[in-house]
Amino acid sequence: MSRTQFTWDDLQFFLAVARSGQLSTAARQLRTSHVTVARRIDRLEFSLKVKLFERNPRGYVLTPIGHRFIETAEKVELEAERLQAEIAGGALIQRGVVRLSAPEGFANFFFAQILVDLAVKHPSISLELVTIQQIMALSRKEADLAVVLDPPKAGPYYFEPLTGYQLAIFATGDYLSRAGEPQRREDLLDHSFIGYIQDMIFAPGLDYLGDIHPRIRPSFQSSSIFSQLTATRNGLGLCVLPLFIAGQYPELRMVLPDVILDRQYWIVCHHDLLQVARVRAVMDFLRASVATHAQRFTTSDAHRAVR
Amino acid sequence: MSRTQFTWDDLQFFLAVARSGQLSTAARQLRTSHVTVARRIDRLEFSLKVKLFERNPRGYVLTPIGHRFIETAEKVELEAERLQAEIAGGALIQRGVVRLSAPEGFANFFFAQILVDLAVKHPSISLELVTIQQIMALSRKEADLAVVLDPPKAGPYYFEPLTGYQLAIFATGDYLSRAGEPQRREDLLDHSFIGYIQDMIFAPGLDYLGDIHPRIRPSFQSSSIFSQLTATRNGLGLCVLPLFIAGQYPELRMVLPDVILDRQYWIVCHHDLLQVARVRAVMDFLRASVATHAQRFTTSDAHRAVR
DNA sequence: CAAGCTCTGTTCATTTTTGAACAGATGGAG
DNA sequence: CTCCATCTGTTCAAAAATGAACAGAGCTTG
Repeated sequence: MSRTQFTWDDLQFFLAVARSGQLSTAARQLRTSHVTVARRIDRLEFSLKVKLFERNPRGYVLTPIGHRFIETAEKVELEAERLQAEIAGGALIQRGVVRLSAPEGFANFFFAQILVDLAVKHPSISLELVTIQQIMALSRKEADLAVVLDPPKAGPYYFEPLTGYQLAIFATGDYLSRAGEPQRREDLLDHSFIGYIQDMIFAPGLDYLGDIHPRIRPSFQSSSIFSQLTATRNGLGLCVLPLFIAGQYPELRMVLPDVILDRQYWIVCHHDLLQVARVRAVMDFLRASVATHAQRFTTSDAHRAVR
Repeated sequence: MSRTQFTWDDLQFFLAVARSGQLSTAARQLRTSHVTVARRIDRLEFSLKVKLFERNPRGYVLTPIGHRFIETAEKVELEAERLQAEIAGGALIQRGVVRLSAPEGFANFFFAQILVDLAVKHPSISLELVTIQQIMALSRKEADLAVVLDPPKAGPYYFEPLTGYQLAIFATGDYLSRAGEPQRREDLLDHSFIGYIQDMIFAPGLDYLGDIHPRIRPSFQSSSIFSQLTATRNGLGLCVLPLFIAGQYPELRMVLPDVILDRQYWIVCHHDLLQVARVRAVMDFLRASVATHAQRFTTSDAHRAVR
């Protein structure tokens, strides 16, 4: 762990000046002197070896680099504000809702469809469903309950396996009749592939193209499994999709049926929440629902699986 | 803009102590004295009025609140590191792809469907589609081109209107025959409503339930329009949906046809990228595609629109 | 058991940061 | 054109932060 080379707090000063364009306005907002604001900007620029503002007698004008800086600095600000909101929010507020976060596929293609059953079984529970896409990792504390691909390594969490699921390569019959049916993995290299944005894969479990063949390069990349599905259904090419999603679209055909990837969903929640009846109710509901629909997640003839 | 009430820089000290469990170890890592570290922790605790650590003679032990603090503090750290990487990384790298970001509805229900046309027309362009959900605001610098609901107020950006679109209230006939057909806005309060997660609405343009009636409270909330759509299609209740999405599902019926919300998509890119041919090509393609499909976005009898 | 090491906490001196006062430049109003 | 208000920049004093030295507690090793 090495300390970053600038004072994080100086970002507050940067943002205030960037927004107002003036030292004195920023100083009033920050309830400090304009001299302090100027010094903080100077220090930030010196630390980072960049010029963030052009100075003129009537104010500070952002440089192009300064412009680029704003959005990331605002992210820091947002997180700092979240920290405070979290403290102000106090302990776990007893709400009438359960917030469940889950990967996009599971949330949108399974859970959203069984939601009516939950509403019938537990009419007093108000559910907030947070869909997790490729490029984001929602903090676990922002959801009461999470379905994840990658359970926590440490921390005060309870976690258990929810269900295994499998993925395979799919395409439309239309695409295959045009482009030819692959017979071996090597054939895949001659095909148009659809996948996640390769340099934005942070979540373990989603970087599966390399498991199939090290040289697959998707020509269409999307952060959303639904975009990938839609592109596949429109005949753009081959795509690795979970069985429980592809199985809902009869026009999709499995390619190379021996290429099966295995993954696992886990339920995670904070230990403290195990005492909360509605959270347990949603957990029980999840367990029961995937058990009821188990055949959607894996093939019955699961030979030769690729991890 | 009010300054947050604690020194952001103290978060670095918090993280160092949280990770090592010891003042002296943290101090060595931070290249400062342990007294300074202790003082910074004390100041943070005082500012926020929380106790983050229990002190004992052999080290600092995180409190439950302290544990919760780590993940958000780590996000601040990550963003600060990104700031530095950004400075170190320098200018725009020339790549063979165009990365387009767009709101979930537009990306998944319109663009993904016309993607084959782009591939045919511009086979050398490799597209990365980043779908923007409710709870995230992807930095503009992370996409070459963006479709947004809210154009930038300032900065070196080029932006132009792409298309207007309308939203209306929808439900399945099945739901309506069970729950009754609303005749006036007041009737909506007696219905089950589906919408975005109210306390996670950061993006302007998505907080439209209040425009329809100030007292609508959704009983199912999701960060994904697709989840909302799926829940609606499964008969869970009423939902405000864009016409170009709902129009693809014949089982969805418009409720209170005079309640029409107008919104506008914009194309945004950095000025510098206007010189890049493949970016311009994707922009041209977008313009042409929405023009070709214009009737999907608005009703032809657009009377009494609510802004 | 004693000695040595490492931990946190306290005190005081030193260094750094901040703010008050002042100065010069610029723009707008009369 | 003059006057006033507001802007940024400079200087010096006051306040805050940091570090060095020391002390007490606890643990490990011989």
